[in-house]
Amino acid sequence: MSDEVGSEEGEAFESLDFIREWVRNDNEAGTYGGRVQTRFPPEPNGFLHIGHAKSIFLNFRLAEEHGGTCFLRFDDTNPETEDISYVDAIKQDLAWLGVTPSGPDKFASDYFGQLYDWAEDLINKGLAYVDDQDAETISAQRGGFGQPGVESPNRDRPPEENLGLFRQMRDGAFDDGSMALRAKIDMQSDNMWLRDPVMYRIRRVPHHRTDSQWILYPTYDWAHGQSDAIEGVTHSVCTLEFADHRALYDWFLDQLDLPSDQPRQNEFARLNITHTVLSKRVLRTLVEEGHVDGWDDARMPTIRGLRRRGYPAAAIEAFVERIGVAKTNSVVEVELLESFVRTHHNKSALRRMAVVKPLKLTITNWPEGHVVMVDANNNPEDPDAGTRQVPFTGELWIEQDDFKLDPPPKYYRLTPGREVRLRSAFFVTATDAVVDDDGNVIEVLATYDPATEGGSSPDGRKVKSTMHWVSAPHAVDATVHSYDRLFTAEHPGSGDEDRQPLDDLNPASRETTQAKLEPALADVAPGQVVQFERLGYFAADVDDARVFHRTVGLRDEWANIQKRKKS
RNA sequence: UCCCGGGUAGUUCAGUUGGUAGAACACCAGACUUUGAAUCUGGCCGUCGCAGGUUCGAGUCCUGCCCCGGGAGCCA
Repeated sequence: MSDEVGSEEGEAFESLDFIREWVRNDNEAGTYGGRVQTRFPPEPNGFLHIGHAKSIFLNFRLAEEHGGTCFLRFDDTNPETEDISYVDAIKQDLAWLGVTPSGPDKFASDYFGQLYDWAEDLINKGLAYVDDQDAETISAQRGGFGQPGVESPNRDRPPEENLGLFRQMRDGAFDDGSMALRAKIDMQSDNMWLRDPVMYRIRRVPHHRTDSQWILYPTYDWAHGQSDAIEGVTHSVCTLEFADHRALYDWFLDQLDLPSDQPRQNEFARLNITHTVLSKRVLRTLVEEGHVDGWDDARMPTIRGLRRRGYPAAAIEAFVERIGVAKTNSVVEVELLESFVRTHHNKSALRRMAVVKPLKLTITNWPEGHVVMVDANNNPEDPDAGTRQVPFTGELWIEQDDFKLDPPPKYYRLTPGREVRLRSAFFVTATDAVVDDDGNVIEVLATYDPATEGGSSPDGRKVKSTMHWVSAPHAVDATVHSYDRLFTAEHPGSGDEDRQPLDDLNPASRETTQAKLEPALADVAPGQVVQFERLGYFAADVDDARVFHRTVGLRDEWANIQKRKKS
């Protein structure tokens, strides 16, 4: 045990990711006097998904590892898309993930006053100017890749005039979009973000926190680094698409009289997962076009969706820690995530029997009306989980897939003449089957061996297969949703130039059946995850415990055998 | 076209001051098994993007090239 811990520590020390190494180096060099402060800065305009979880655990654990602090800050600089409901949802999701901000939540909007004052400072220093050209003109003047921009005719407006105009902008003298405050940097820069970026725009839109106090709203670039500095952030970690903004982040900070050490930005690659889309735009379309039931549909990669699906926060964290953080653009296989979910539930989930696609099995030599209570293990992985009593009768439900009139090769399950074990109960031998007009098996007839009670034969006879079952007179009804990938393609929307992720939507991503459950399953709490033996892990719905979602199936050797045969 | 990032097993990542490549997941096989699960054991897979150069020796250093991702919102 102690050896294991020791080697884990050694390993962790040797394989720090580049972000952790960056922070550690700063610490050793005393850059921030041993202080580490990070932040998770979502814009409250949507729901968190598993991609955010990567950033969340990185930021929060990074701070913890150094005894530092990490705040939740809402980057609420664009009132047009934001809403207070998202603020609440994000806080709930964060709490569910199990991270706790170091103090009260922060909002970029809390700094609108300070940001405004700093903007006036830049104007006075001749480093910012009011441009009364429209957005289209400004964009055109910005130039292109490899072509320099052209300077705005307003670029050399004297500071006093800029200051007057800026105050008038603030006080409502101009129309929305008619004027902007721009930083005066370098229209020739190779970095587009340095070609006099916009700092303020006029928007007469009420803000979810400041209401109509402001009509002037700072852009992301003008707000972000300054918010970091105000809060005392030391290491500002974001995703790769902001790499080009770093020069601007630094430029702004360089011009100001900061209340603390200057924070620095570093970027890592965002998370991509096969058969999954993490684009907010596409996710929104899925919801709006009704391809899923909502943001919290169990097929959604949102935190709320994963929770409904039965993915535990601890497994999500283990997953994001395992994939690590790098600058390499990468696509992780969903199977890796699923394996963490299985590993987690395998240790703790109670084992229960449930028949998801029921087929009637009648034991012809069973004494009429007789009920036997059999003892069944609650979790072979956990000796403390104990056992439970399960009623067994001559009228049972078994899985449709567990009986074949005409079995394929290597099929171990029930078929006429074959004896199998009904888990924890008896050996049974199929004798006959009732078939309907379409050739579908609607009932299996079998005999049982009374000497095999408990599931083993005194003569040492072996069976090839053990199957789950539910006593029909005792069965509890439930609705079970079994899920397949939401997108059939490994990389949705890739391939053809104009192929869209939605083109790869799986029309059969959810199969809903009416299941038969053993009586103990009536006691499952909403949100609880149990293992339906031989089928997988299933989560009782968070709102209705009579509805189950298949979290993830068990590894399925039989399915692999069939798949191999096909190809 | 210009700038910034990347390119190591199927996938994600390690590879310490240069000494001819590792882990996890996936896959395959065996053992065990009252879940075709779990567990245990073993195995497979690499022209370290390409080509040159420096060196006794390069995934690691140098040069050139190729490929992939991001960047021209008054979005974040």
